[in-house]
Amino acid sequence: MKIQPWLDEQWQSLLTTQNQHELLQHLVKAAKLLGFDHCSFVLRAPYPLTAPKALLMSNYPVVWQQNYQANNYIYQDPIMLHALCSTSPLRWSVEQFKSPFGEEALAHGIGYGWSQAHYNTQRFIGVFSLARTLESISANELTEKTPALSWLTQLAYAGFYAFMAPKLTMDLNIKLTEREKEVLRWTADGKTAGEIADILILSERTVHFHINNVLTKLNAANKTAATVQAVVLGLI
Amino acid sequence: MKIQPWLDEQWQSLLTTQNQHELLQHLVKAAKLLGFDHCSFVLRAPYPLTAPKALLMSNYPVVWQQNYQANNYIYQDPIMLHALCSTSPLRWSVEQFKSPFGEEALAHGIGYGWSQAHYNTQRFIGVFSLARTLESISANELTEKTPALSWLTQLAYAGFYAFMAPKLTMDLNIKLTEREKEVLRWTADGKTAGEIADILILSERTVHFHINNVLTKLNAANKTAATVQAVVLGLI
DNA sequence: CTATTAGCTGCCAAAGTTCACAATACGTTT
DNA sequence: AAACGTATTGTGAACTTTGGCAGCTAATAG
Repeated sequence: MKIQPWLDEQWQSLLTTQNQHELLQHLVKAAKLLGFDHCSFVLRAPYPLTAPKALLMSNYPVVWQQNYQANNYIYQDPIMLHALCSTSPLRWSVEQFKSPFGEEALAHGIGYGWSQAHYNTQRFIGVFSLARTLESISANELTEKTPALSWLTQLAYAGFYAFMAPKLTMDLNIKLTEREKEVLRWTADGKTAGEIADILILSERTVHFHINNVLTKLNAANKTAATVQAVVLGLI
Repeated sequence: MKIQPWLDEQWQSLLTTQNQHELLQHLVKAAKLLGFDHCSFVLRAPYPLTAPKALLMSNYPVVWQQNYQANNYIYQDPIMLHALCSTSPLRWSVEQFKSPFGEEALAHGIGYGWSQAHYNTQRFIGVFSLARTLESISANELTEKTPALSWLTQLAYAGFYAFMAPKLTMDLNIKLTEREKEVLRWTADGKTAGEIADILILSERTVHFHINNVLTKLNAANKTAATVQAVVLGLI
């Protein structure tokens, strides 16, 4: 069991990688040491809710990567669907995936794998996967490697998030004032401007003023969008 | 390094625990094996935003637990503040915490520790901590134990969440229809009823009707509260 | 001292939401 | 066949939000 040495090494690597491609190479190396040919990382933005953006990094065959993008497989991939609701590790074999998606994956050498999701307060969902062609993952292998894989997921998340998140959201440098946050929190809890005015001992006009400033800062069409955005981005 | 055996054991224990107290006992045992006297888990609900509820489980001295609750230390505890914005593991020593909080903690035998946060899609924040009185945590110890601790955090989260979440939120059995979710997602993205009517090819009245049903189901005062609640609870 | 930023307030009109009162249709379960 | 849940649509009155106008105080950084 030579898990420990490369974990140390991985951490060091992570801290020194300059870009996402370098990071991927490090993770691929780690995957090989753990007995997997492929590794992938998907980062999915929380917003907009009707069509969340996502970015994909992997050493899967290029054709498969293009297929995946072109067919919007991200919305039917069972691994992604699991990742959307749970951070528990998932051991999978594509045989279980009946649809064309599964057959195509198999055709590109993706047979068995292990995936885990990780979230942050900004609701960015990261999914880290390890995959190989032939050998299925035994219960023993799972128990032995899970803590390492799980930790690796977090390392990958931390690294990729830093590189990829700025590309998925244009407005990470938005700062709300304390008063704006306060007003917005009450708004999120369903209070009207008049009620917030009473709570904070302000005029209704002032409450409208603060909300309006938030709308401008977040470039939101209305209170509801602004509030959801602020919640989702962890601004309040 | 006898980390592996108890990890297997822990997983088994987790699956068979009947309540949160039993689970805590298992985690305390694990903590002792890893060289820590105390362990604690805090679960913090995402809603309402203006005063989120939280539950605490630990084997800290009862007096300290009561102090913590009575003084609302959860809102100034540096560990919690870190947990609110990051899932990266935190190694701490209470010497760093200057305030009365730190002194009191020290007085109750809490000297050095390690904490990590974990989130889920429902935005429940879980913070798992290990603590001991005297010996600080060396860099070596950290690197050696971090994967295990990190995995333990996830196990603790999965277990405690199942037991504690129902106590923090009264409405986990709310089900929205597909149409309601669809309308609500567009609402969250800032569309007005009229715009949604155009998008989904409905009359404006129908959009109002669906939104109204959601307001009733979620017992929300208005669209904004309902949407935020739905987002926060992962309903859409 | 001046510029900037945060916070506060007023008015008014147009647009949007909430809440009453409804009715009709379709498919599934009982 | 009746009951239920889901989806659709209507009207009108009362309330809330949004967007334009403009002006005030207090703190603080250059």
